[in-house]
This record gives sequence, C-alpha cells and structure tokens, in this order.
Amino acid sequence: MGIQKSELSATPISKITSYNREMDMTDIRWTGSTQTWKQVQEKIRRRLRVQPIGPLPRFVGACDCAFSTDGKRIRASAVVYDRLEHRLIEQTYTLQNCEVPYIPTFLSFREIPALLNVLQKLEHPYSVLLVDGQGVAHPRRCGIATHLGVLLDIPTVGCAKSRLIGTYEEPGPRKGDYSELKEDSETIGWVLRTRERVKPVFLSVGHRTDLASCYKLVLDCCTHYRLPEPLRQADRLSKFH
DNA sequence: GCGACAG
DNA sequence: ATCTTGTCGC
Repeated sequence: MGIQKSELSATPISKITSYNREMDMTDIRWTGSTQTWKQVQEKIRRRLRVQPIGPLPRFVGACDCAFSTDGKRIRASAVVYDRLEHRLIEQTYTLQNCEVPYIPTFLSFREIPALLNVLQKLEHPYSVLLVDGQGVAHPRRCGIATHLGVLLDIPTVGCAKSRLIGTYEEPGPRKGDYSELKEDSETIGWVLRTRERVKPVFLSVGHRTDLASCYKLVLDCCTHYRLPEPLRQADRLSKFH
C-alpha cells in the first residue's frame, strides 16, 4: 500500500518565513547604475536549476503586481489554487510604496520586494508557483520567475503575456499548440496557445522546473480564459479597482 | 547610431 | 504596468 516513488510530487512549500539572505536584493535600491543589478542577476543565474516537477501537484500558487495610477503604490497579490477542485482556496495581498522604476530586463528589482512580502502571508502549502513574467527567457537568463524562484529556492514557472527577447514562429491556432522561443540556437521558452483565437502566452522555466512540466501545468490550469486560472485570479486580486 | 523592450 | 471609446461577439 506504499506510495510509489513515481507518484511523489516535489515537497510542498509550506509557509515561507524567510528566504536566502545571501541572494537578497531588497537592500539594493535604485542607485543610478544597472551594473550592480547585472551582477546580482549573474549570481542568481548560477544558482538556477532545471528539472522536471513530476506528477502535476494539486496545489498551485501564483502571484502578480499592479500599480496605482500615480505609480507610487504597488499592490502585490498571491493565491493558492486547488487544481483538483478547480477553485481558489487562499488569496491575499499587500500594499506598499514602490520607489524603483521599471527598466526592461530589471523588472525583478521593482516587484520582488512586494512579492516576498505577500508570499510570506500565504498559509496554505503549494508545490509550484506561477509568476507573471519571464523566467529564463531573459538576456541573462534571470527574469522575475527565475529570480524569485532562486531567492526562495522553490519551483517557479514564468508565464508572460508578451515577449521580452527571442524569436518564434506563430504557434498553431488550437489550444495546446505551441512553438519554440529561441535565442540563436538555444530554446529559452515555449509560445503557447492557451485558447483559440487569443494571443499566445510565453512560457519559460523559472527555477526547479522544466519546459515540459511548465507546459503541462499551465495548460491544465487553463479553463476558458487566456491565462491559467491561478494567475488570472492573482492578476484580478492585484488590481486597485 | 537605431530600434526593441516582461510589467 | 496604466489610461482610454467604441465595438464586436457569445
């Protein structure tokens, strides 16, 4: 009656109470130079691990951010989704000031401080986290999903609504059709059609996942909307409205 | 030099 | 990310 090894999922993430201090970047504020940030990204990149997540886990986390009209306040949201019952079982958000500007390829430094705070509020365990943005589909293979995943050392999936870098062919028209996102000869992500007649999303490995796992998980979480349900809910919850 | 550029 | 009007379709 023992559980088969092949049925074991990755260890669920219990309540997050701290994160890797060596990798901490919340102390690095806008200094006028992106060189320091690049060094942080190179350091994170060296900690990146790519691996399958095994059987699709029941509980899936997701997080997102939104900004006030004046751009000075950031609202971060986090949810836990029950994939078996197809429903949200936890949702929370935080509100704080945001001092860091948006600079392409440095999104992490603007949003991660808020995301670390909101993720610490989640009580229910989850096994993988969906992040609104790129993972390794980034010039230094360190998009926000990778950065956050390595900081917390948890499995993350990058699911972006548009492209940052890379070239691709338009994927087929049906749900589940996909094409490769490439930089030179390297496959850095998949461009996935999650619904017919809608723009595809851009999947990439965050940390401790692989593309096949990302694909299966995201597609499974897609109901009748463009975004996978956990991310769609996190997106709604983050809005100021 | 010029264009591109997650959120 | 946010702002912004109408419009097409289920």
